[in-house]
Amino acid sequence: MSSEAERLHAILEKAVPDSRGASKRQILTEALTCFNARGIEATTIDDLRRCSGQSVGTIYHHFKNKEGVVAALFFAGFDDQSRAIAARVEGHLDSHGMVEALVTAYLVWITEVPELARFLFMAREAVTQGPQGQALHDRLIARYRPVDECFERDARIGRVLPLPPELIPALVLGSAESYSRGWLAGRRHATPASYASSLAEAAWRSIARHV
Amino acid sequence: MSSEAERLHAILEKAVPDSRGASKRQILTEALTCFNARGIEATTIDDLRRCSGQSVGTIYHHFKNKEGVVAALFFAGFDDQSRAIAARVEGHLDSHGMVEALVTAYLVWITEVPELARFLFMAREAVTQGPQGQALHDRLIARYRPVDECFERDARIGRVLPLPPELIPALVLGSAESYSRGWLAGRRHATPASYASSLAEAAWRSIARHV
Amino acid sequence: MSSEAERLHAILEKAVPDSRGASKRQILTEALTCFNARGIEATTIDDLRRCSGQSVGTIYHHFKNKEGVVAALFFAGFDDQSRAIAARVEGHLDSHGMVEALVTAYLVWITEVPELARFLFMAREAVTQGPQGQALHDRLIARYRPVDECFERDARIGRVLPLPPELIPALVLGSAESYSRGWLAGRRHATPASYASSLAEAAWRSIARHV
Amino acid sequence: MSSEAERLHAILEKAVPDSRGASKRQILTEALTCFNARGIEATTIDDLRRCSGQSVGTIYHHFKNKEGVVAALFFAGFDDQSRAIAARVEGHLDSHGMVEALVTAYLVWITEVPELARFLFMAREAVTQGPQGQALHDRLIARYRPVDECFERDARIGRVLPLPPELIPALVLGSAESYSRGWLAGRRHATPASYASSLAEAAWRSIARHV
DNA sequence: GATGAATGAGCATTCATTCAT
DNA sequence: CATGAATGAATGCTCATTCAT
Repeated sequence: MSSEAERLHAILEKAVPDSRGASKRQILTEALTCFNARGIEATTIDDLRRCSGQSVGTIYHHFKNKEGVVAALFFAGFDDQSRAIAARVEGHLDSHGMVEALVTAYLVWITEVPELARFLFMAREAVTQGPQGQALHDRLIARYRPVDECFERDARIGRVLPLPPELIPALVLGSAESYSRGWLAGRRHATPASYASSLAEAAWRSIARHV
Repeated sequence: MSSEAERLHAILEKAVPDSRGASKRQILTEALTCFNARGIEATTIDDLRRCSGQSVGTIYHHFKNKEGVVAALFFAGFDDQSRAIAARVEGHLDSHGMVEALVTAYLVWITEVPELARFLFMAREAVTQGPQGQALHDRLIARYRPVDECFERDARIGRVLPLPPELIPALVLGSAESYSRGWLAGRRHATPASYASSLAEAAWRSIARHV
Repeated sequence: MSSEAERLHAILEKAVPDSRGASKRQILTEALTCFNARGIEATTIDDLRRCSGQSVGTIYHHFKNKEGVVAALFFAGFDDQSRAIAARVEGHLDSHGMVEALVTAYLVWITEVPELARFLFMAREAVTQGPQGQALHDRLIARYRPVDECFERDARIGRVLPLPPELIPALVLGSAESYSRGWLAGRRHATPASYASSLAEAAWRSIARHV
Repeated sequence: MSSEAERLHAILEKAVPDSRGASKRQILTEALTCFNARGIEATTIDDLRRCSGQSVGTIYHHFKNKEGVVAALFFAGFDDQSRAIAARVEGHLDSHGMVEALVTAYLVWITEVPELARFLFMAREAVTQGPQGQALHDRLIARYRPVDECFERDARIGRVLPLPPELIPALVLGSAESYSRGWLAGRRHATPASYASSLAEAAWRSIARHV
């Protein structure tokens, strides 16, 4: 089994921990493949049924509807990404280290589970519009709280440039996100992780007072 | 009529110049609204018919099928964006000015026709996958050729850092794109254009040897 | 063709007059058979499609949804019944003649188009609850206005007993309705029309001051 | 607890006497509410489960299937209505008293347990068509045997008009039934019981030789 | 006896597309 | 050219019922 598949397996076990949740995890595993292969809207319940080997009723029993499958898979991935970021970011008190940690965590995670990463980009708008939109919003705030606080501190003491706060996320992660999208779409070849330090340093140069 | 609507009108007149193309432009104008309001897949031919006041037959006559409506609208927007970029970029021979021109052109255009910009982000994947995918690829290469050549020159003479070429687009436009997506989704409030120089300078810092 | 079928044909031509409405009428004709054979809820769109020889799309094109088929058929029958009642009731100024005319019209109509009558009993609650409920209510008021006015007049001059007005409809038509329901369900054998004068006279005795 | 609820409770205890039948009675109590709120066909087993707080398996254990729930509730109501009629009718040997007793028993019962009465009207056709159709038929014959015999006697001695026997039930109970249906549907406001003597006397006038 | 996860046939409805007028 | 009635495959979802635990 590929390392990506193992990683994915672990992520879904964390999201659906019950020992009786095997069929639920099976559905999510195969749903990821279907959604990436066909697109979310183009994937039918019957595709999910066929790929997962479960019955239509079981899918609805576990997830209520198609939107529920998308949301469950999205949050399984999103939450793992959040944990990966938190693990690397923790302990950094200065912005330079923070940028390094954040960008690296982001790029490494995408490189490890590219299928899941592709799905997160794909499903984000649907989840935002759906009934879990607020939940996503709240979790995003929570994810970046320590980072935001660090930048605020360093902005006050002049270690980073006095940039508009709503610009910071784009400056720190915009390039990493843009490169990752290109890689996931097949338009770039080197893995995002391989450019982690280049992208992290570039992000830091774009906001730091003195480099 | 709002300035955005006037701008859009001019864009569509350029894309569909025939004086008898009024019904065709009418369909595209209303299609933009529908696609943005409901999403591309969720918009039905009947939505387009009702909003545009044209008949189903007329839509099929002009655009062959629904994918044709999407592609026509996409390229109308894409080509106008390319012209806007070309106009500002023209004449700049050094990378600093190039970055400034490119980022500014990009952000100003999005600020001027946000509905069309939102649609371009939304439709890009569908067009890439569709029968016009190669055409889009070719036009992207052409759009960025002068920019790429400029960076290559300046990389050779050491004016910009020796970064991997496939990283450059992400470093130059990634933050601008990221901020614009946030603004179009309602998560950011100041217009992209209002941050043009901040984003351009940050992009330049991220790649320049000496700032 | 049976007299009932001819009568039904004429009713539907009145309800759907357009010369191009043949497929619409065909659907309604066969829908009546299906609804009576299986019940309204138990009849599927596929039943209607198969029986009428039209396509699913055509059914939805003409009637919007299943509830629309029920409502269209209901009002075709209801309106014909109203016309039949109006034709017989017209000109009668005294309650005795009115009761005779009303009860007879009711029973004769049911006897002439029993399938449609059965459907009206069956569909009434669904239509009442549905989006056309108010329309039905209004048409019922209009149907019985001349009758109600006549009873009011005769109650004032003491020709009919001083009964609570909301009791009158039950006293005048209750027995006829009850017998008709029994006949349509196969629990009674003689046609309602054959008891027209018996039921009309009994109704009159139940409300008249002097018999 | 309302008087109607108490009455209903007693009816169900009579129909399901076992002291261990609490869950069965609970299901029937809530089923009545569901059936009246949504209609019989539109009520799902899952509705019954949720409302009654019992499990799907328990419902199937007690009632075999959905039709079984309907039938059990129907006969609980039907049998109580039969007892109420028998209690009032007993001892009357002349038609006038019989009509008075029968009509009054019918209207009072409906007024006491309107929810159950509404359900009886609603479920009658389903039960008639179902496997208990013959049982219902038999019990109806039994219910009206004393009444029928009384009318036969009085017809022979000329106390009631020489009307066709199959017309009698409609003449005696038709108006009461019609008014009751209107009241249960919210189209009439005074309780059926409040018009018991008016409806009984009107029924008697409609069939009596001399009033 | 009680539970509720699993089943899958069946349903109402949608919608891109065609084509006769 | 323009129209819009007609098509029917395909879809998301429901729900009565079963059965292993």
